[in-house]
Amino acid sequence: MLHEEVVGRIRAILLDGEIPPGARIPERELCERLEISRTPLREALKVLAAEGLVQLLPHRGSRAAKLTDKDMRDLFEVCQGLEALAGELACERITDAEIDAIATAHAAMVQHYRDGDLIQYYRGNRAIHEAIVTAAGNPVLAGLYTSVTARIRRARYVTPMTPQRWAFAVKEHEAILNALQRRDGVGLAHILRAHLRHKREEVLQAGFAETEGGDLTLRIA
Amino acid sequence: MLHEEVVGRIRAILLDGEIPPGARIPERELCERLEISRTPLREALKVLAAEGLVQLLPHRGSRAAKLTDKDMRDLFEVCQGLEALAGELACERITDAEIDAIATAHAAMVQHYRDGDLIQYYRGNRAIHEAIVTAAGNPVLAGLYTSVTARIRRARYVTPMTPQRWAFAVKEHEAILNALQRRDGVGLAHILRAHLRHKREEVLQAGFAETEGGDLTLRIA
DNA sequence: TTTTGCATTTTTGAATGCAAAATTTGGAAT
DNA sequence: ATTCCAAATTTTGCATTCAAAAATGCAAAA
Repeated sequence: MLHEEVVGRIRAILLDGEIPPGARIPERELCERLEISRTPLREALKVLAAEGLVQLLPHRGSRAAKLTDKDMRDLFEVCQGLEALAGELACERITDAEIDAIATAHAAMVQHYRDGDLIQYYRGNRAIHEAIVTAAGNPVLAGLYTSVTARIRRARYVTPMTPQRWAFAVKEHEAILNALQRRDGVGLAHILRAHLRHKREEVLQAGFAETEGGDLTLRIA
Repeated sequence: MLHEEVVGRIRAILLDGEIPPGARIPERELCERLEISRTPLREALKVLAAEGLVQLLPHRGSRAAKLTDKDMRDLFEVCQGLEALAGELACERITDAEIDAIATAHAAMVQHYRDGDLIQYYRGNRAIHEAIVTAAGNPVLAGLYTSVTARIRRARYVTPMTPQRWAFAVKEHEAILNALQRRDGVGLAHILRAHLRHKREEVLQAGFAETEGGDLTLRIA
C-alpha cells in the first residue's frame, strides 16, 4: 500500500467519524486493520496532523482533532474567502459545458429539496460548490479548499434544518447559478460569502456539539 | 530533537535554498547533519511534501519541489485571496496599538526605501504584511498564509526592481496603511489585491528562473 | 475510605536491519 | 565509438527491535 493511500484511508476513517473527535488513535489496532507496521502509520499520522485532522501530543500519542467554536469560526471565515476567490476565478475561466453541468446538478439538487431528501440535497450542494472550485482552475486553491472543508465537515455538526432556512438556501443557490451563468465574478463572490456566512451562523448557533458519541443523523426541525 | 523541530530545520534548509529546487534530497547526509536516523527524517519529509515544499517520487526518493510558472501563478492568486481576506478581517479587529505598530514599521520601511536598501526594505515589507495577517486574528488563515508565502519565497525569484516599480510599491503601501487607519476593509482588500497582482506580474514577467545554482542576490536594475 | 508513593506494564519515539526497487557500472556486440 | 544488456551497487520503503517516557495498578499510610 502506497503512502498516499495510507493517508487517504486514515483520513476517511476520521471523516467518517469512526474515530470521534478527541478520541485517542489506537496505533496498534489501526496497524492490524490496515495491515501495515507502525512506521508508515506514524508517517501518515504526522501528515494528517499537519493538515489539522490529528493532534499530536509528544510522548502521549495522537488524538483525532477536536474543534473549538473558535476553530470552527476561523475555518468558516477562511472557507468564505476561498470560495469567494474561487467564484471570481471560475467566472473568468469556466466553460459553457461546465456551466451546463452545474445547472444540471443544481436542478437535481432542487428536486431533492422538493422531495425533502436532505441527505441527497447536501450531497448535491457539495458537488456544486466543488464544481465551482474546480472551475477556478487553480489546484493550489482546490487543495486548500478540500483541506478546510474536510476539517469543517469533520466537526459533524448537525444543524437542525428548518423549512425557512432550507428554502432560503435554495434561493441563494439560484442566485449562485445565475451569477455563474452571467459570469458575474464579483456578484458570485458576494453571494457565496453570504451563503457561507448564513451557514456558519446556523452551525455556531446550533453549537455543533462535538461530543464523542455524537449522533450523525441529519435532522429536519 | 522534537518532531516539529526536525520539520522546521529541514524547512529552513529548503527555504534558504541550501538544497535548490529540483535537487535530490540526500537522506543519509541530512541524517548525519541533523544527527537523527532515517525514520524521523522521513516523517518530516512526508510532512513537508504535504506542505508542497518537497516532492516525493515513489521508490525514487524525494526532491526539493520545483515550481512551474503555473504553480507560481496559482500560488499568487491564492495569496491574493488570503491577504484580501486578512485585510478585511484586520480592519474589523485591529487595535489602535497594532495600527500604531504597523505605522512605525511602515515609516521604517519608507526610510529603507529612501536609503536604497532593498534587502531591509523587503524585510520591512514582509513584516507589515505579516502584521496585517496576524491582526486578522484567525490562526487558520495565518497558517495557510505562512505556507503559501513560504512556497512562493522558496522560488527565489529575483525581480530586477526598477526605480519606478519601487516608487509605485511604496505608494501602494501608503494606501495600505491609510486604509488600515480608516479601517476600510473593502478598500484595503482591493489595494492588497492590486499590490500582489503587480508583484505577480513582475515575478512572472521576469521568469523567476528556478535554476539549480541560481543566484540569490537582490538586484536593482 | 481516600490518597500517596512505588513498581510494573504499556506505549511512544527512534535506530537498525532486511527485502525490493532503481540506478549505476562494466563489458560485449554491433 | 556507440549502444545495449546484465551484474553490482546504492537507495528506498517497511518491519522489527530497543530505549525512554507515560500510564496503570497496587499496596501502604493517613
